[in-house]
Amino acid sequence: MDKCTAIIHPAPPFNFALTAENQPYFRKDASAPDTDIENTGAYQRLLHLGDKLALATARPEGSIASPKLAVTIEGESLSPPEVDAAREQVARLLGADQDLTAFYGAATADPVLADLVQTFYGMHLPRAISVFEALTQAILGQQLAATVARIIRALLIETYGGSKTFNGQLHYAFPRPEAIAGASVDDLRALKLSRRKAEYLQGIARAELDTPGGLDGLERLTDAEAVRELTALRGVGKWTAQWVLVRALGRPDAFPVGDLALRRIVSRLYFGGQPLTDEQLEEFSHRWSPHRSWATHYLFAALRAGVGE
DNA sequence: ACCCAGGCATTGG
DNA sequence: CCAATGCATGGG
Repeated sequence: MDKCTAIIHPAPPFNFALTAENQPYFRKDASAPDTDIENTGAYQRLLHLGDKLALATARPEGSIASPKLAVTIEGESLSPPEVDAAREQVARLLGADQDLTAFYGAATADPVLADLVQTFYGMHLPRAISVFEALTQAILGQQLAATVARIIRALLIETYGGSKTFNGQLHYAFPRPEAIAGASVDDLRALKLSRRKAEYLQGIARAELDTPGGLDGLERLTDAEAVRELTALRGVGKWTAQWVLVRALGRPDAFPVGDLALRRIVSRLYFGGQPLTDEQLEEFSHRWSPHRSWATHYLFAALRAGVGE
């Protein structure tokens, strides 16, 4: 068993805890929360490196203004290119290369955002490993309470994700599309998924496998083109497409119109609680362009923290 | 007991 | 165009 280390230099400012708590990882512990940064002080994920599984552990060093991540990669006979690939995946998962300064500059003109930037200073926007992973996670979470979604996701990952034990702790990787496509709808229904969602997941897995180069090829398209391709998939509407633009493709100006929670928090923080329609919210959102993904991310953080309640 | 929670496609008025 | 429906679970 090899153990290698690498260093990542995130673009400052970078607050590790605020960033990593938005990125789930998968361990064998049914009741475990998505992350437990506060206990371990580290972000961990089991990664696919070709056919191998490797555990990546990222620990913060330095400060918010001068950040460093110490990344440990554990696995069987790892080659230097594999270690490098793992390091790149961790950097992507934690949004290490994102430069917040343009957004922070624009936020000074918006009192609400200016406040949130202070509160969540250095919070980057975690990215999914792939479009396939982001889509699958989005479908799983649609309409469900967060706790229910977590149970179902844990079942999916424990059933179809690769796993490996490190230091007595069993870790899971996110399932590959082959595993989902190879399951029957009834197999998936056993994981408490509805028939419809089971069908959606299979369709997405097949699209990932059947598209030359995979769905990550959407990287090359404009926002509007990518939305068109994504919404052509069954189970993927406008909301999910925007979500994927943010969480997988890293686009800075996506906006999930139709998000109930977002509508509520904007109504609370900007309109004194007066209800908004989707049309009003869409129009209002342009004040944040071209940083709407970032504005949304910080508003959701406010929502989770109970700001304005 | 009941209602809701960060949707979506489908179906029926 | 609008409303109901299925998918599951805990908390208010």
